[in-house]
Amino acid sequence: MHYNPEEIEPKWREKWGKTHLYRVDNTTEKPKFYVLDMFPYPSGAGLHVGHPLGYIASDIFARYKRLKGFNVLHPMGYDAFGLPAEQYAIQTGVHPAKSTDENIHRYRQQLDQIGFSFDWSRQVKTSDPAYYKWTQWIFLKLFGHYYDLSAQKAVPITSLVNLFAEQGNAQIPAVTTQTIVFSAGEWNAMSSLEKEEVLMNYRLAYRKTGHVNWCEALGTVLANDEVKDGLSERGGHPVEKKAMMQWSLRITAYAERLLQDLETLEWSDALKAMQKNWIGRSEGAQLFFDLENTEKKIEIFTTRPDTIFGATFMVLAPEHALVKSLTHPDYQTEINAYIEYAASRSDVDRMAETKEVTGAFTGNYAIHPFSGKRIPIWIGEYVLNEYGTGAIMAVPSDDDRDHAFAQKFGLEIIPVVDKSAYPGASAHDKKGILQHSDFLDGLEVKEAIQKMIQIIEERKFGKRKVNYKLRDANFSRQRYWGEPFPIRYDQEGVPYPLAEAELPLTLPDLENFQPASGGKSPVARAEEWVNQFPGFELETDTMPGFAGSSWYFLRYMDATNPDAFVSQEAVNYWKDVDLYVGGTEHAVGHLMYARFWHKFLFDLGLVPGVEPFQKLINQGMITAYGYYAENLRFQKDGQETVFIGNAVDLDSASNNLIGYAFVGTGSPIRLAYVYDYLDAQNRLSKSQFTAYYEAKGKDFYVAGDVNKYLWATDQNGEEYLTVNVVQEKMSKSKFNVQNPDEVVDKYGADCFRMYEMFLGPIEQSKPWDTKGIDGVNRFLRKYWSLFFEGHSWSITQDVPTQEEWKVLHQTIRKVTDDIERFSFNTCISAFMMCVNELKRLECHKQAILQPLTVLLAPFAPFITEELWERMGHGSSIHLVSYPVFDAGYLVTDEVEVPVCINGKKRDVITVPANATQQEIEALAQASEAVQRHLEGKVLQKLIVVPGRMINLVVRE
RNA sequence: GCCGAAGUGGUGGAAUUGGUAGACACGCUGGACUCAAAAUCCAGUGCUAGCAAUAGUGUGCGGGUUCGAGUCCCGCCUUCGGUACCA
Repeated sequence: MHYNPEEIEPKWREKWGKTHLYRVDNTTEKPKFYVLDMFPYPSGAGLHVGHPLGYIASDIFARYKRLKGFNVLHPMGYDAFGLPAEQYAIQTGVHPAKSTDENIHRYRQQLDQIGFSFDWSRQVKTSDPAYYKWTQWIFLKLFGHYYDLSAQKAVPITSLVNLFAEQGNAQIPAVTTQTIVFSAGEWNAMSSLEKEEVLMNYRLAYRKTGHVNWCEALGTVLANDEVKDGLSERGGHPVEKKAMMQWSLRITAYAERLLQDLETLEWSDALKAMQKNWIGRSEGAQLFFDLENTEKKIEIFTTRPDTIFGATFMVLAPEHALVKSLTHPDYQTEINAYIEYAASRSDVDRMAETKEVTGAFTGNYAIHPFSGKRIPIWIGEYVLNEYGTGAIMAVPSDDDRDHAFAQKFGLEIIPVVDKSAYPGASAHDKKGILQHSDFLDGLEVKEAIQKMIQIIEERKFGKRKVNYKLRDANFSRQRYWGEPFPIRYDQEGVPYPLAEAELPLTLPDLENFQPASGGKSPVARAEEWVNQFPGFELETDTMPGFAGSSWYFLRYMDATNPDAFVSQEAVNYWKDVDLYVGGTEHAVGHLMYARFWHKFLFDLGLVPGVEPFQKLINQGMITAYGYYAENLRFQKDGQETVFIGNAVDLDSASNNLIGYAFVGTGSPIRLAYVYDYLDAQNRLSKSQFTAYYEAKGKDFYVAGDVNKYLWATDQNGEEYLTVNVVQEKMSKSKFNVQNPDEVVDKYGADCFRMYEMFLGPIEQSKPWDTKGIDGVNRFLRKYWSLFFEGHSWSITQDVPTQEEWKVLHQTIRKVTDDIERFSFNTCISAFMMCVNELKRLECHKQAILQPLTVLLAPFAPFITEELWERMGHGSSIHLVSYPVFDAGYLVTDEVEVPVCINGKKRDVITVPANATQQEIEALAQASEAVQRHLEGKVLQKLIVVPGRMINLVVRE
């Protein structure tokens, strides 16, 4: 019998599906374990080989935990709202719901093929009204709450309204953007519109006009984490700042808790650091500067209050609210021109020329709170309106940017920190002795900061303050394919939440998906839908992608519940995710929002814990080799071709590398066969390759390091192209997507699963190639062959030998330890060693092979199920118990110990396991190799590390 | 710039607490089987010298601690990821 995955895999796939083998119950005596994958966006390209990497790892772990006796929740679903489906709809007219469902269908086929143990009865789809009903419901909860600073939690907005009516807002400890103080009487006199405007400054989901990231090409605004280097993450289109009325989430209210609770999580330090940086906590002081000509004050934030005597000017962001009123009439023209200039610049422009210093003088002065000196007020784009207060005191002596500004505009520089005691310290290092600073003179920077804050508070110039880089999250998208806001506006524009009974508010059906005019969503064209509530208009923006993904893991616990987003019973049983596996690309987006929503739901008493994901593993990316040519000069059909990119693949038939060239913007043409080039010694010593350019029928000789670059020359040695090799993401637009289907078709799912694990550590990024897959394939065939003698079943009931037991239990220990530390690649090599040994021992004993098969079942579910059945079992191997390790089988009479002279290994001796220190020393010295090295030398010291090694220290 | 991760044979990688560097696999070399090929099996394979035993050398570079360093410390270099006029 030969191992034939094409036969056994479909058989079990069907059987598992029919028997609902992986269905999991919420009510059981077993301990729970929740293993979660980041659910995919179902793109048109299908799953590529990178997706399953994490899914396979988590599936192995889920299956392992199941065998260990846990009730394991291991679900899967689809993050089905999003831009690509809508962009596709704009181009083709195909409704996003339709294309999304088609893609989901394909994903499901691909996932099933690989043999994942998902409980599909719990599938979620974020674009399903039965799902997004609850996304809307949570949004309304956010809308209906504010953050109470004294209770450190979210509190219903109705209690705030009561407080306002009784005492106004002056004494209320809340996270707010409200700046105007009002009394109870003033509150009670307000119109409902005015009241709502005030409440918007408190709600956790609120509307405000702000300078947002507008992406013209996508016709929508984007959140900060959706913008990378001034370009949209999706599509790479330019992004500019635009003032718009938008929904936002007050995530900043949770900044401190999001930061503090990071400590409790088993996440990588790298990931925690990313979140910390994104939150960006900094301690300092808030300070008010009086103005010369008006009653108004400028509020600033600084982390360096000690340097205040070096503050020789102030800079406001061009968008700062006070700029207009404090500008001196004589300078109005320049200021206006500068504001216009700053507004015209996109983020990309700003980043492209960060060194250029620009700014303009307002003609007005502030009064230094300590020295009483007049200090000029400037505006400059290096001060960001969104961070801190949008205004700074500039200390050119101790801040590089302020220094550059002062130099350019000829402003005064007072050196206030003497750094002579700290050579090499840069301007922003908090080191040195204060000088020219009145009462701070002689103090160390750190002392001076503390003293200054104290004085600032005493004299009521300001107070100690903690500032965060984290901004509130923009929550509006001017797109069709997202959750509608359950909000309607009356004629005055006052927003009202829909009643719970009116949820879900479903998306209207559209035929035209082009954005509507004036930066509006296509939804605005569905007039009937917009006006379905007489006297009201519905919000036409939709929610962003992270809305549905911020709580989906809770829905899996109780996926079909029509009465609650999750029942209390279910959430109290499953609690939180024990293991979450996914890519780093969600480090600050999804993972931050999900934590925020979870804390909010915790405040409302709806979930039992404060953190959703206890342990998190980031699987590395599987990249593709990208080949980019620099100087390709060839013609095709008489036309000059443009080489815009190149993907390289292994030709499965010939095992040769194949390159593809892209001609113009059209489809790729096949460029070359690149096959192994052997040097004179017939060795592949320098990874050289020869290429043949098919389209022209001309030979090219390509050489170079395949991991870095290649170049090609023709027979005459004339250089044709230099190809730089990069590792890049797999994407449809780069023609480098490798689908798992092909691999599974050829080698089977078990082989594919094990090969992906064998590639290397799960957290590491690695390029995809199938070079080593034959090794895994051979392993599976060898393992299978242990059960057969020629064509006949050869399993015996003989009692195993000591050696056979040892091989088995060594493997049990190694594999179990390695699964626990998520080192799956070394598990595979342990299996290989085990099978190699058993093959050598010609072991066909059920007592050995049966536990080994259970051990292997999480990795290769099909082949193990098949052999399990052939061993005479009626029920599935995936429901049995994990083999128990018995250290007794590993005890040996003798151990091999290396003997080193001065740390260099010279011999390996065999000593009895129970030998004494003296006996070991004697045996070591008796060794012939040791004798030889001891000749004419003096033994100084002898170190015995029991069971490890012996080291003899020797001198001439 | 700042923060984080990494650098080991021709290749992917292993070495879990400072204790035999290169497990396991790919590739390659030689051999067996075959008319031949594939598949399979056996042997070899870090580099240098040597027929060999063996010796020297070897984990990005330069120092250090230690009986002993891929692992710890100091100073660099390179690559990747994140982030940035963040006051």
